[in-house]
Amino acid sequence: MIVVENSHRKAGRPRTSVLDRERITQHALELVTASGYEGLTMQRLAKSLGVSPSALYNHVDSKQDLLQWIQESVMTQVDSSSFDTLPLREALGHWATSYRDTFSNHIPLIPVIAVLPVADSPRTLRMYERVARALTEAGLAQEQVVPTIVALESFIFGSAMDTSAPHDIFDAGAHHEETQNFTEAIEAQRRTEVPTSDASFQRGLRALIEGMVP
Amino acid sequence: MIVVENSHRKAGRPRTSVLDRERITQHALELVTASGYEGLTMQRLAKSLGVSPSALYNHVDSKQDLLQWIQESVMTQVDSSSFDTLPLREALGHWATSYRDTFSNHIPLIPVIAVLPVADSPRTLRMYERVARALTEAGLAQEQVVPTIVALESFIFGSAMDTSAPHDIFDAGAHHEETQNFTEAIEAQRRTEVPTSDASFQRGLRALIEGMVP
DNA sequence: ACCTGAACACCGTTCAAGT
DNA sequence: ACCTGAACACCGTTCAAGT
Repeated sequence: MIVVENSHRKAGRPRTSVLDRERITQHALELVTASGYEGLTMQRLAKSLGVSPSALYNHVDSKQDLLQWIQESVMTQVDSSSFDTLPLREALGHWATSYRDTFSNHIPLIPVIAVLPVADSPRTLRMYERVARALTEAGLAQEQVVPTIVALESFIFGSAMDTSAPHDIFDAGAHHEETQNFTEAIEAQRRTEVPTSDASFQRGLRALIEGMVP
Repeated sequence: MIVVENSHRKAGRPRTSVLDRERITQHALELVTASGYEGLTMQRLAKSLGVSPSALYNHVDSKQDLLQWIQESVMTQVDSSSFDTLPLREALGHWATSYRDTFSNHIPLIPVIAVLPVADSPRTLRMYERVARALTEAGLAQEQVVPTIVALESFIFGSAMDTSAPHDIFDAGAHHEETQNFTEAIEAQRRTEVPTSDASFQRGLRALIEGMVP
């Protein structure tokens, strides 16, 4: 009897639902890690939680809502600590790289962030505040702070998406004659042996930082 | 009788299917214009073409395939003509702006482009060639041509996605105290009365071009 | 308050059968 | 060669009914 009781109510805990935001988000992230975002469906998530699909809707408004929870959780992986330890330009470089690397593994979240009001994501808001403070303290004109952050973020998101490109995406196939300059540029870049997405990110990031921050 | 014949075979034309890539793409684009990408389904496309959904699969491998056709068609809207008439930096600015404005209206195509081998999209390839030639002729080191283009493109795609953000996306809600720098930066930017997405695009684009091209 | 089971209104895609 | 109609294997979401 006692055993059966325990399996239904966690001993010593207040009697609450077995589902909450934390547990749902955690299982969702496990599903994503195991099988990508195409493997994240409400039905599979319910099965992973040992519950019927409709039960989820007592806690989540919609799948879009769930994706916002996941976004908020993933955002904690972005490292903003360099603003406390490094000069501004280096700190921005570290932060941007961490930001890109994080969302390279969560590309389907990018459209979610792009549309999500920051007020709904306190951790994201705190990150923006940290960057805004660093830029302001460095003497950047106040009205340029937000455009600077947004420009960096647009570049970061675009670069994160670019990392999923197949490595041979630029093979010109049968069109070599009409695309001589481009084809030779591809080969010259390939000879450097650094992945195109990394070389592009480094190059763009340096230009953005040097051109936008004091 | 003749009338019935005409309604089944276009007079004077070779006897072919009523469906071809051009007509399918055109109807798909009309659907997108009328009701967005969430309105583009194989069933609705079939209805628009007066055909059963399964008939489409005699001409298209998959919906992904269809999106590639649309991408190729939309890409023709990007204006590369400035490379023939303007100095390099101004030309890049015009081209990038046209590129962003075009895909602001076709955001769901961006993941398609990011993964599509350029060999499958001759028009896109021609565009890359035009930009590569301009950069090469301006004296940019050959191995830097592709990273320069990719960095610009990442920024363009990210900026295109940013244009779909709600105008009040940065309202901090109840967190004003903890996010003082950011909140004040938002207000300072707002006072300029230029949309955040446009200010950010202009600022980032200028930095990228000045930092990457001779 | 929270869960189940059935149902709804869709998706993209396949395939036998027809012409 | 190309189309139809039925079917399949899913989706996200709703809702009455139960506890």
